[in-house]
Amino acid sequence: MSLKLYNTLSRKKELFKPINPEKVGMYVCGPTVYDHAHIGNARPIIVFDVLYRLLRYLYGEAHVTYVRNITDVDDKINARAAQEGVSIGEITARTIKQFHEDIKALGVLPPDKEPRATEHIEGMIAMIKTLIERGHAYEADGHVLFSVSSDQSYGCLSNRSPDEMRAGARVDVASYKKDPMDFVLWKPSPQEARGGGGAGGKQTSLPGWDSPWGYGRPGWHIECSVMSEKYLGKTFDIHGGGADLIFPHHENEIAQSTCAHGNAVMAKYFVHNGYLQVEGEKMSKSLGNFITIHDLLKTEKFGGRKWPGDVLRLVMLKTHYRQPIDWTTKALEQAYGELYGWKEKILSLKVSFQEGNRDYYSGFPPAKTVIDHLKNDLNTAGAIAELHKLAKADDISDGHSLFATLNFLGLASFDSMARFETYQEGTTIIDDQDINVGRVEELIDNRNAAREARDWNEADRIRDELDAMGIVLKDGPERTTWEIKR
RNA sequence: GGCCACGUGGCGGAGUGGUGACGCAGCGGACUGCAAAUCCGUAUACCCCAGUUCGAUUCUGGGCGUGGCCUCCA
Repeated sequence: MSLKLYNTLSRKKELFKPINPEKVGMYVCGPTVYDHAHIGNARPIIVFDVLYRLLRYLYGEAHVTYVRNITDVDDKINARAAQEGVSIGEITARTIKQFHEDIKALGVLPPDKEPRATEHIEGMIAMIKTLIERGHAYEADGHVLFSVSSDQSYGCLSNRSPDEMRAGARVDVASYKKDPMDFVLWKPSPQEARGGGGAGGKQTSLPGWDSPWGYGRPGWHIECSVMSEKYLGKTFDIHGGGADLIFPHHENEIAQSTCAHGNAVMAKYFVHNGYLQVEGEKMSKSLGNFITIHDLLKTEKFGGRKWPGDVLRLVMLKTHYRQPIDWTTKALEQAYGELYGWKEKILSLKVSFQEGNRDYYSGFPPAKTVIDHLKNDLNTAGAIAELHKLAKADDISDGHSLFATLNFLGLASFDSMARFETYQEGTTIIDDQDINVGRVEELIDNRNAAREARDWNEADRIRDELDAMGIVLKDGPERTTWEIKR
């Protein structure tokens, strides 16, 4: 059992001990839905999906609850709606749909709960009330602010003291704050915006809800404190997200939750994934290297081609989740070769993905060596090394094991393998490519006729023609197979 | 300026106080009309300095380098 996880709270790898092994809870901060999710957003989605799968394996599927929220009230959303001249609801609905399509291709399991901020406004108001009653928050100039000085342990997660942060502050402080560190729990929306996004009414620039402090909207952090309590309880096991959320988001969540709950610990383990860069540079719109999941899957913007979702996933898993990762074309190409090499190996071992085999393979356990690596703070790179070892095997049960392990890691499914098998002849993915299969096979027939006649010039000419189409041939002992050039 | 993370062979990337993971590329060989694929074999590393130690890439200190965070709204 002994799962070890690096806990940001202690900055150490710790033995994971669930509060209740019958009910393991994990909360992960999901996307703010104002634009396509970018590849940096994909990292926590994939990392925590692996952790979710591992927890389900260790504690049983029925005993793990994974909550990943959707932030659908945020000023970035408001700005986007105003910019496009459409309603806030239109922006969020469109973005959520796109998000789900994108991450489905990444092989992630749906979380057990996917709560939305706008559906929990009442809970937020209630928690803010409690914080005011307990002297942890105050109303000022239409805002409600959390009083950082009222929380003795503020800074425990990000390991900084409020004093240091005050000294280092570089931003002008709003005049209504008692302390520069105080952060917003509730802020006013203009009355003329009434009927806006929050209530789903006419198009306006700002959403709002009635509250004891007037018409307004919640600050960013309060939603996670409220929703995690609602679905997982006051104290739960794992809280995850990107390292960029450590401060201020998670720090503020902890402050809100512990103060609202009479000092109960919010989450026992805080787990954070590292940053992602693109070709050695920080990803930013101004640098022009901003890359979305959708761009990678469906366009040729990155590396001049489309990339299969399982390849994107493997690239993420090849680097340990806490390490920085550099997103490069080269890394994608290499992962492509590795992943499809494994898949070809599985088929070469005569593992068949005909419908009747589905149940048999689904019951095949993942390799223990891989599980062992994952139990060591999600050492996916070590796990992948084990996959390479498995792939050296040469009997069918090893093929089953390799498939089961890839399946466990979300890198192959029965359906994707069945599709792959149908196109066997060595093809990789045809799905997203515009390949005229009939034409390809016709040319191959012509070439083989030329080879039969020992007309090597013509045979080579046809191979060059196919090469120009992006097709690579392999002359086997029985027949000629082909695949899309990688 | 404060805080944090990271620095391994041509590239990616684990790990460890003492037998130099793993993959890709490279090189040699088998196979092949030629290729591709596949198979076998193989060289190359632990940012710098000092300390602890019988011994450090692994621990400690310093330096250098890279990246990140330093409060909603702007």
